[in-house]
Formats: sequence, C-alpha cells, structure tokens
Amino acid sequence: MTEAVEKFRRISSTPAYQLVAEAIERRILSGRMRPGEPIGTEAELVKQFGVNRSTVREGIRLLEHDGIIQRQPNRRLAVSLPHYERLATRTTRALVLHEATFRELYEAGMALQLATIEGATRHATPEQVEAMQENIERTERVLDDPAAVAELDGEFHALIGKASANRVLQLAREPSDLLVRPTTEIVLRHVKEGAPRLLHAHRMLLDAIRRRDADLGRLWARRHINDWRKGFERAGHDLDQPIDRLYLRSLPAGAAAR
Amino acid sequence: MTEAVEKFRRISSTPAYQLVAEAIERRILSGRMRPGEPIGTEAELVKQFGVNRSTVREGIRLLEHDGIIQRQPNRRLAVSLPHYERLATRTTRALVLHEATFRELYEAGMALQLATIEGATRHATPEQVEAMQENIERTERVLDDPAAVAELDGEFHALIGKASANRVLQLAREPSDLLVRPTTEIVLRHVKEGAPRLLHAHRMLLDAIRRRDADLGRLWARRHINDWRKGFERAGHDLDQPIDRLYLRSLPAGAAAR
DNA sequence: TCGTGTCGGATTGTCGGACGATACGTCGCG
DNA sequence: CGCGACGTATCGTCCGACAATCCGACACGA
Repeated sequence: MTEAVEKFRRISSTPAYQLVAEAIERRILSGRMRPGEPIGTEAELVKQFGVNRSTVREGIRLLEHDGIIQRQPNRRLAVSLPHYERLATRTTRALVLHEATFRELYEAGMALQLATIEGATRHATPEQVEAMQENIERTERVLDDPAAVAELDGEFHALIGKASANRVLQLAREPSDLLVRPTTEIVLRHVKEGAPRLLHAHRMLLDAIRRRDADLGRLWARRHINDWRKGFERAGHDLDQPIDRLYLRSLPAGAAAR
Repeated sequence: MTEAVEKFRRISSTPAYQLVAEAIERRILSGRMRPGEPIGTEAELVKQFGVNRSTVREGIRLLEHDGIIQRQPNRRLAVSLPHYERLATRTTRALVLHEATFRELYEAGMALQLATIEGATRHATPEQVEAMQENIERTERVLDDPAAVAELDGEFHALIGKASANRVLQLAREPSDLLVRPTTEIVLRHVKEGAPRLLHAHRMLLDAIRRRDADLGRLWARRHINDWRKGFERAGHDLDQPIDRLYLRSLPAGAAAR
C-alpha cells in the first residue's frame, strides 16, 4: 500500500489580520512584553505592519477578546494577563454546545474538588481561612434564601480554589463550577434540608482546612458533592441529561464577549 | 462608617461590534441555531443589524476565533462546535502568562489523570483499546527517538482522554497535557531508561483498561506521572520554576489564532 | 492655591465605498 | 456527455472620512 504520489496539504493562505494577531501574540508570549506594557496605537501598528487600519483592528480584536491585551482607560492598548473567568466562560459555552451531561460534570467535578480541597488543606493562608469563616457566617444569615445561599456557595468554593494555590487546578475547575452553580439554587429550592446540609458541609470543610487534614477534607468534599447529586435527582432531574437548558436560563445577559 | 454619597458604577457603553457578536452568540447558545446551520453572509448581517460591514466583521471575528462559527469552503459562515484544542491552547497560554509552576502542573495533572484513567477503565470501547494497542506498537518501533516517543505519548494520553467518555474531564485535562508534552521529550533525552519505562507504563495502563480494573489503572497512572516528575528533576529542572521557557521553545509557529 | 471652564490634539468606533481574488453555478461548444 | 469560458456572489483588504471621547494644557475666578 505504498502511495504513488506524494500528497499535498490543502493550500490555505493565512489572512493578514491573523498574521497581525499572531505577531503580537508571539511577542507577548515570548516574554519580551510584560503585562501593563503599552502596545502601540492603531495608527502605529498600521505603520509597523504595513496593512490597513481595518486589518489591524480585526487582529487586535482577537487578542483583546482573549484578554491578553486590554484597553486602558486612555483607550490605549496594553498587554494584560487573561482572567480565569473569561476562559472559564468559553469552556462553559463549549460544554453546553457539546451537550455534555450532568453526569460528566458530576464525575469531573468530584475529581477536581477533591484535588482542590487537598491543596487547600495544605496551602490555605489565615486570611483565606478568615474569608471562608466570614462566608459561612453570611450564609447562616440567609439560610432561607436559596438564591443567596447558592451564590455564597459559589463564593465559598471559589475561595477554596484560591486557597489551593494551584492555578492549573483552578483553571480546570472553574468551568465545572460555573455550570454547577445555577443548579445549586434549583436543588435548594426543591430540597428543604439542602441549605442546612450545605452549610454544615462548609463548616466541616473549613474545619478540615484549619486542621490541615486532607483526608477529612476529601471526606466532606465527597459528601458535599454527593449531596448535590442526590438533591439534583430528587429535584426530578436526570443526571444523564445534557447541561444546556438549565444552564442557559441563568446565563447573565452580557456574559458573551465580556 | 456610613457612606455619605452613593457611588456610581464606572460608566461604559458597549461598542456595536460586541453587540453584534453577543446577539449572534445568544442565538446559537439558546439552541435556536444548530451546528452546521448557515449564518447569513456579511452583507445580510449588515442589513439585519443596520451597521457597517466593518463592524459586522469585527463582531464575527470574535465568534470565529472562539470556534463557535466557522467558514465553510464556500466561505460562508456556519455555526460550528468549538474544538477542544482551541480552548486548550488559550488556557495553556494563560497559564504560561500567569507563570504557573511545574509543581502546580504536576499536582493538577495527577488528579486529572487519575480521574481520566478511571473513566477509561469503565468506558473504553474495543476500538479505542485497539487504537491504544496500535499506539503502543508504534512506540516500540521508535523507542530510540525521544521526539517520536513523546509525540506518541501525547497521543496515547489523548486516547485515554477520549476513552474516559467525559468531555468535562477532557476539557479540563487538555491544557495540562499540552504543557506536559514538550517536557516529556526533554526528560526522555536526559533519562536513558525513560522510554522503556514509559512504554511499560502504557502497557500496564492498557492492561488495566482491558481488565476494567480502575485501581490498577490508578496505580500505574500514578507511577507514570511520578516517573515524569522524577525524570524532570533528574534532567536538572526545578519543579517550582514557572512553565514558560521550556514551553515556548516548542510552541508551534502558527498555533496562535488557529 | 485650588477648582472650573475652554480648547486643541490624539485616538478610537463607525461609516461608506472600492478593488482584486476566489468559489460556484451556468452555459455554450466540441 | 465532458469541458472550458463566463458571470455572479462573497470575502479579504484597502482607502478616506467623521463624530465622540479622552487627555493635557491653559486661562480664569474665588
């Protein structure tokens, strides 16, 4: 089965606006430009690249959209660090479009949460512990309001994420988090004992972090997530259904390109 | 500490090109447009939105860049499913820019790999097992070529990822994978017994998948990753150094906007 | 001195129009 | 029937232009 003729790749020239974006991106990634450093104005880039302003603008938009460059209050362009949130939003959208199921979310979330809590038990700073404590106290005060509790639950897990001191993990975890959050409120609405159980789990997680007891942390993380799953099912949802519908209802209006 | 005056939010109007992007995105995410379905031509969108073509183009670029719309061979625009690779590339870049360390990569990678292999032991199809077997055989034949082995190692783990049948996990795992891959070659170059050990681990992982033995899979995944870490350190690298340098050397030329 | 109104330059967002290149469908010819 | 020429549609790129806004400078008055 020798090939008689050598095959050619599909020919395709890269459009100029992409070349512009790649050129700037390479310079940033190479470390030659640090965050905060200004990129030229559009007019300057036009001169440097020798293309039209429209072309430059299309190229810049891509990087701006990715968050690796940003407009300062001056309106001038500057290198910047991409925020996790933006990335997570993209990933979230992709998962919705691919119609990933809640079961996939549950299984992946479990693995990620366990690793996160373990990191948190090892690396949490006193300030972070303090913030979690404060979060718990606020939760106590709004225990009857599912939306507020769900909101604070999200915040609590974000705090644990930060405390894990592992950015790779955080970036991996955030999308699942974004997808779980909207359902938490739904679960709390259907399961009366949901909020107290959630609060108790948070207390135990914080306790584990304070004791720096990874096993205890994992135990309660597991329970906490299983609570969510049981509540989800008890609320009449099927774990094998795709994520989309429930998620979209709570998609913030301007979440798109932000 | 009551505030005397009520503060205003920072005022900011959304530019038209973003509104265009958001409008189209919402329609896609809502499910009203399915993948493959054509969006109008630029001229049509100009008429519908009542803005200039340049504006439409800037908006379209963003969605095109995200991979949720795509140009067909016709050059016409159509809704499409974002590919994991593209998302992973973004996340990867973000991690490099944030100067995440190899230790974070190692810890997160461990958690993700363990979960992935567990999923694979449960869900791998015969075809996927076959593909892994074939990958192992190819690896045997190029055992002296670090670059080739590293390449096949990446492929092997991608196969396991697919076999896990968990897209959330896959999306979470891919960025770490992309970052680990370049270092594998470096490790193999410095550690003579690296390639055979890697091959053996792959064999054992495949064996575990065949037996559907999750514990065995986890065991070998753990060993496999620890091998990588030890090799990494033995090659003279510090686990606490940021990822950038090593990564960028192997960044493909056109990886940027692709 | 400090706050305020004004002005001009710089920059961006948006616009309208234009051209060449390419993909596709059609049609006529052999 | 096969095949090449031709016209149309669409995109990538370019050009020039204008209003809105931001910034800095400057003068003015309390």
